Amino acid sequence: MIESAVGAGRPGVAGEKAQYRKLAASMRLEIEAGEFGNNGRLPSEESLAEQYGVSRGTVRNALALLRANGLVTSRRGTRRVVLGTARTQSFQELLSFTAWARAQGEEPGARTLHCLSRPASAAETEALQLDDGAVVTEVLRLRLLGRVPVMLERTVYPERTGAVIGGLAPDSLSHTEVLDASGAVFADSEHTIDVVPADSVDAGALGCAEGTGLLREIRRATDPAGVPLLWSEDRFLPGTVSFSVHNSASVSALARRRGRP
Amino acid sequence: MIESAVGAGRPGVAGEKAQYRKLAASMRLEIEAGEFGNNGRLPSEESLAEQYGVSRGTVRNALALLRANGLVTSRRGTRRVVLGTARTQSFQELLSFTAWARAQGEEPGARTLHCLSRPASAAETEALQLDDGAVVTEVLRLRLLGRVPVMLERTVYPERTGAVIGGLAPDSLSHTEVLDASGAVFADSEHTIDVVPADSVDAGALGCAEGTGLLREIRRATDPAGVPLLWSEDRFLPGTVSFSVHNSASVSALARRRGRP
DNA sequence: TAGAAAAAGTTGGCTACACAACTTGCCTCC
DNA sequence: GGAGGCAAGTTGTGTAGCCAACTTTTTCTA
Repeated sequence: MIESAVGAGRPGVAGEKAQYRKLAASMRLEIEAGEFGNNGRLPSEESLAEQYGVSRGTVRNALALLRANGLVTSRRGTRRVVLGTARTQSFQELLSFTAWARAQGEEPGARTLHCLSRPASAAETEALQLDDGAVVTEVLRLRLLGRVPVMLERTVYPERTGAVIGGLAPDSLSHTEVLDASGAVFADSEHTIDVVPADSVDAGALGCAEGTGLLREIRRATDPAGVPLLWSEDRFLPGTVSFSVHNSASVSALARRRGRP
Repeated sequence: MIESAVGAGRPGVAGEKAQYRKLAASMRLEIEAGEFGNNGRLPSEESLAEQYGVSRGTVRNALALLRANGLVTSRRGTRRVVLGTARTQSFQELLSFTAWARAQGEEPGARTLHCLSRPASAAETEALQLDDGAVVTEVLRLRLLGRVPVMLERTVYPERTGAVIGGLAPDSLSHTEVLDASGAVFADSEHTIDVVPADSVDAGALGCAEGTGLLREIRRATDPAGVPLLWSEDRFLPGTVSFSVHNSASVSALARRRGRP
């Protein structure tokens, strides 16, 4: 076997990732650099395997990743076609406003409007899988890009994570990063997106008229064992962000739902 | 090898699907029936393989599907955990308003406001990968649930598919189904979601005030070779639909974007 | 020359095995 | 009782090979 350009199977070196992940990252760069042209064709799995010194199975794993991210098609009988250079974001960037803003080259900001502990409502008990009578921490924060208010974030943490958040400075930026550092592991998240009219609190904080249509994102994140870590309702001013999803016939992640969640 | 309950490897029988798809469908039913309980644990891959008479690889393929749909977690060292009974939709339901409405038990409706052929704009030439000076078909339709207007759909088809659509009755329902029947194959789609204020056309058609925040979905669908089949901008009345996405740390399909697309 | 048939090339799907990395529970030892 | 370590169980990653299904190219034939 040939030692490959992406650093075959040496743990502890170069990011500690699996080979197929490194291969996927490497191929992503080539694709984004236009190596195969837009709408061009990828080399065959077999030749890629030989080129990188891995087995066809590993190449297929890597390509499945790129496929799920919408970079390439795949279809029996013919070579893979480059779909576009849709740069996808890391999972982290999706969960953390701060991480996302930085990746965009913007200065993220946060102003905590309030932060309190209280008994969980029935809905929260359900969503966070809490025991009856459990206590949650509710945080209301205004998020900024530069000095411009963009989003109002209402997050509910279960007691365990809430304790970590409760002790932070009111202008501290990323709660997600703090939780990450404290050992919490984010593994899955569910997002629901719709429009709601701004209420008086939204209007006051975001500086818009009451009734303005805000883009609402409800997110719920869980750890690898399926235990809910947070539940959040974020309301964005119109025109500040959009969400985009890639879907393929083999795997469909996006769903359209009736009415309000 | 034992002949399995899901119909092992006999093409032409029972839906013509791959084994791992049938297995996934079968397990989805079990999960949704609460066979393993909510937050319960799945049997090990090995025991599933034995139970269904397939190899572990096939079981892993099936579980990867369920994982991508957010039904189960997975994590090295411990059994898979049931996340929830998140019923996902077929790819078809996401592309076709008609199919989606029917699956919700609602009566879909459509009223064509106009349908015309014209030269493509620069943006459309880019999005649909057309040659300069190509002709597109633009269709503006009001979509209903029951008798209630819900969405205004502005779709642009390239010449080839547009020809099929142009010859339809103004009240015909699903353009997607017609295209499907005419041999077009939808394989991938890209969706962007944000909010826009209703303009005078929107307000008139949907019966809302001008400036009302509408949920906008921009979709672009391609065939297996990556050739664009349609480009559409749909504007939903607030409160009528929401979109939901599942993401996991291993594969993330959703992205947050800056400003308008 | 045009159309049909054959051949070659490519991805999808499945099996089998091996080892690595991680979690969990049990057992021992202090 | 508690802490630590050990062993078993489980999923992740990688390899190798086989055939099926499908597309594209080439070749043959009328």
